[in-house]
Amino acid sequence: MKYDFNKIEAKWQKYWAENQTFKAVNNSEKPKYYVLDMFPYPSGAGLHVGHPLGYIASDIYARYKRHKGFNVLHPQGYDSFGLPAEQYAIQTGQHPAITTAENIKTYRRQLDQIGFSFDWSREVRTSDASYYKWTQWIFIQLFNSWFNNDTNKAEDVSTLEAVFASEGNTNVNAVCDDNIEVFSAKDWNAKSSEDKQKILLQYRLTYLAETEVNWCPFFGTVLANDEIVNGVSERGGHPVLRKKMTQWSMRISAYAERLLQGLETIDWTDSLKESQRNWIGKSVGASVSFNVLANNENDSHVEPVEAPHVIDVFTTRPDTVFGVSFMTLAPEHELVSKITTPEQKSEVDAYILATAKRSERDRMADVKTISGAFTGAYAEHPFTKEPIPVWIGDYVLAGYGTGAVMSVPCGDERDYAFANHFNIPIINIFDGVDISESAFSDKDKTVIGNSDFLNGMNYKKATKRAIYELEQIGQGEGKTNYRLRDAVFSRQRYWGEPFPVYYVKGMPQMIDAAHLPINLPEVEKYLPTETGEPPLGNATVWAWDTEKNEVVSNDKINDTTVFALELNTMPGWAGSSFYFNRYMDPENPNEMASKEAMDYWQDVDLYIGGSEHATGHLLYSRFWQKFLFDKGVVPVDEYAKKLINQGMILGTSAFVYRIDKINFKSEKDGSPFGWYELEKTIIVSKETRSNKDFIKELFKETLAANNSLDKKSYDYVVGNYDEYKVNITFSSLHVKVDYVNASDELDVEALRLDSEFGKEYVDAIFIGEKGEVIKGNNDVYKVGREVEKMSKSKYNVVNPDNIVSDYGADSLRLYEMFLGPLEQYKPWNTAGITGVHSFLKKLWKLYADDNGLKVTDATPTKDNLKTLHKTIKKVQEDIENFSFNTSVSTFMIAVNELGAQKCTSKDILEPLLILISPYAPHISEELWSQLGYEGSISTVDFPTFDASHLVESSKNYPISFNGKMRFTMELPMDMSKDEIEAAVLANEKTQEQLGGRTPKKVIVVPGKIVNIVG
RNA sequence: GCUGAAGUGGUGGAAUUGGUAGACACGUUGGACUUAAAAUCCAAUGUCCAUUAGGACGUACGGGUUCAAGUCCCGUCUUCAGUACCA
Repeated sequence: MKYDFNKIEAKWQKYWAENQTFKAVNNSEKPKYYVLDMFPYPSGAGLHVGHPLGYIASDIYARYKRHKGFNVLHPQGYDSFGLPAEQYAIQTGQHPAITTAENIKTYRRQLDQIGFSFDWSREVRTSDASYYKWTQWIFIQLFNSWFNNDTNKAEDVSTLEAVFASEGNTNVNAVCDDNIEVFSAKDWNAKSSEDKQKILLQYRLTYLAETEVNWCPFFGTVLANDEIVNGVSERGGHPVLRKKMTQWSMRISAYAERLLQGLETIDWTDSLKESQRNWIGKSVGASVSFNVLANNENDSHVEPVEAPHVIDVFTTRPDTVFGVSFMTLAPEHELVSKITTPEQKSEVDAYILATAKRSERDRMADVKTISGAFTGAYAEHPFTKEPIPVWIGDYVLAGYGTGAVMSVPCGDERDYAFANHFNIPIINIFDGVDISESAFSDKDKTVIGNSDFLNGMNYKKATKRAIYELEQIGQGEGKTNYRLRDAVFSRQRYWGEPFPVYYVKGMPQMIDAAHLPINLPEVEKYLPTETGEPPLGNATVWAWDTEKNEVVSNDKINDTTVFALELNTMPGWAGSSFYFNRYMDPENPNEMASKEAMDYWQDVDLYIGGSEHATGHLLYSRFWQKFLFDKGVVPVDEYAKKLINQGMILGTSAFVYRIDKINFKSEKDGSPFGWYELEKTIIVSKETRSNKDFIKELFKETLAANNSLDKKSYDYVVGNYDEYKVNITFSSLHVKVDYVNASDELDVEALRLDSEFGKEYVDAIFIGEKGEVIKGNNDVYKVGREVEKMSKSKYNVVNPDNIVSDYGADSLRLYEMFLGPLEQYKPWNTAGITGVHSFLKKLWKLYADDNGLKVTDATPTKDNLKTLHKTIKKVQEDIENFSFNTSVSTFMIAVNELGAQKCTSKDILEPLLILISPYAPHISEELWSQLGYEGSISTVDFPTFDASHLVESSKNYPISFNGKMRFTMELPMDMSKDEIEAAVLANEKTQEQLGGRTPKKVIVVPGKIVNIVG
């Protein structure tokens, strides 16, 4: 009986599929357990070995829980809307649905061959109409809701309308747009339908508004904040501009506080929670209003006018309000044009223009340079009534707070630098602090002075008092500010969910949920229209007939009952924000999931996925869950109890080093002699790159021989080598890791023939470590190595298909786990897989040899039992701590020990199989059935640990002298402290170590160690 | 700058509460088997000194606590990740 892993794995994968072994039921006697993976976007490149890491870990856990008697839900699906399929469609004309379906097929094949215990009957695809029906449905629910600050939850818009009709909006405490008009019930009832709709839109949880968005010209679409990294797009690194557009937004800011508080209740990693906290960015302080003084040109004296402009600022330090010596507005602030004096206009305009020209990136890269301009205007200090100059400066961001700050140079580094740069006076309001060198911002040590009613107070007291005084004069109040911005929800793309929205007189209308889904229309091409509309503008059948309640041809729009549909589509995160709920009841045509299903499954017990989604998916999905909870749709307001971030598996790239240029310079005066464009590509090795002598050899043996240099130059260089400085520039070029063996040796001939690299290497000269030219098969060229992210462009991608066919899925699973801790980043090295592969072969040999099964009914020995129970204990602990790498080691030790013990006992080998089954399910199933069992091993009870088998009668004590271990001594466990001490001191080795001296002290820790202090 | 995580052989990594540092593998070297190769098996493998016996050093660096420190405390350096003029 041979371990034919390919045959065994195919057999059991077929068995699991045919018997629906891992199908979860929505009610059961067993306790429930929900293990979720972040579903993949099915890219055209397929899976590489890095992708399944988290899936393997979650699969082990799911299988373990089944052994432990749980009803396990372990689903998988596809986040199948997205940019790459659309980019591909633009290039080839191929419908993204076709590309996506093909990619999913590849993914499914690859996932199946790794032997996951997914319940595929629950598969979801976000691009399926039967799925996005519910994405659209949730959108409608959001549109029909507003956030009531009094109840701290979302409520139906109809309640808001009722309040408006009966008492206006003065008493409504809602999260809504900033500049909302105040109206009475009478006002409201007198308004036209359009006006009412406009006002309601300012309250809805998803709303249409002209907002400044991140526009990416390359993709022709807007991007969310979390899709931008360092001022460029996360995908592809394309530039991003600020642009004003009318877009759908999600009022996630309404949930800022609850998103923050909710973090306390869930078991997610600290770093991830910290990321979300930073992203939410709560700061507590006050808003303060400053009245702008009217400018009297004939007099330097200034005084307020009747209806002055008001500059609102947010500050975390209201206690320093007496230290304000100027104000700074963001250059984009709307008041700038209104308050700038004629004399300052040209300067201010020039500054605004200069700032607008600077890209976001420049602005971020250059934070040190201080720049700004004086508007000529003054504002009045709320307490001292002194005039305060109003400046603009780009260190104040339009997007944060109110886009304006009260500048307190004595207490803020940036204000300090700004004041110094422009010679603005600095007022010191801190007792006993020298601010001649820098600002003082230590809240804890603050004692306020020179500040009227705040004198002598500490930070806490002064803050409270300042807010109280501001409230008294109606020029401020306590306020909490969040960095979290509302999320733009429109994308100018084709391959996304269509909105269930049509427009009447410019106002958005929801299609009744009964008519969902609104299917994505067909278009001729996937690019924006000539008039700059999104791709859906190309659809000819894309209008809503309000009588027939169906999508009809655009040319009917002139009918009074047919209206234009929304042309934007939803962003990538829409579909992924509730999929974990849909898995609970994925085929339900009437509800997102039935109440019974959601009440049964409740929430995800274990969620595994990448940390790159910290401020995107993992925040948006928590937001939607809280909203759905408010609406009574879902039973819990946090959907994932525990979340683990798997680390990335990195690729080990292979490099060759190409000579780009050779420069010669005189050693004497540095004057250049020239440089050579090389006729042939020359590839040197990592070592020769830094070896000066090789250059000489290079010229002698290679360049001259290949006529790369003319004779004169050759003589010149080689003959007078010492007189010339030779500078060589190299390029490090990625080559395919497939052509490199375990010893880093490159298959040069294969590389030459690879058309993917063009003609680059066909005639290239390869030079080895010692400067020798690589000719035959005996010469060795070693590549350079570097650990990088796995990516196609770096030619370092390792495909799991090859690993599975060469070593088997069980080897792949074990090896991915064996590589290191789950959360850690670690490099992939295919060569190492032989270790786990030979472990599986050894495991097999424990059960069977050429003559067949060798398992017997022999009574297990004490050693057998000890090995087994020690393994049960360790593996169980490891799985529960998600320390999968150490359990693989434990299995290896167990198999090595049982092999040495020549164990054939059924009572040992059967439980061992169950232990290994979550990790290596195929081999376990096969041996389990060879042992004569019917059906799958997957639900067999996990072996019970019996501590009595681990009780030792003696201990091999390490004997230390002054903390240094010298030798060991076997002593009975039941010896008393004194007996141990006596026994150790009596030992001749002890006497030898002491050399006649008497020990000062002897430390005996029974069962652990003996330390003799001399 | 701030926040978080980490730093252990040639490599990936082990090491419960402070208690034999380097488990388990990879790689390397030597050996067995073989006509040969593959596969398999055995042995060695932190560094340095020593023929051996044995010894010294050793968990980024410098201190400290302790009978005993990879683990605890103080300081420094480095790397990775996130974030950044957040008022």
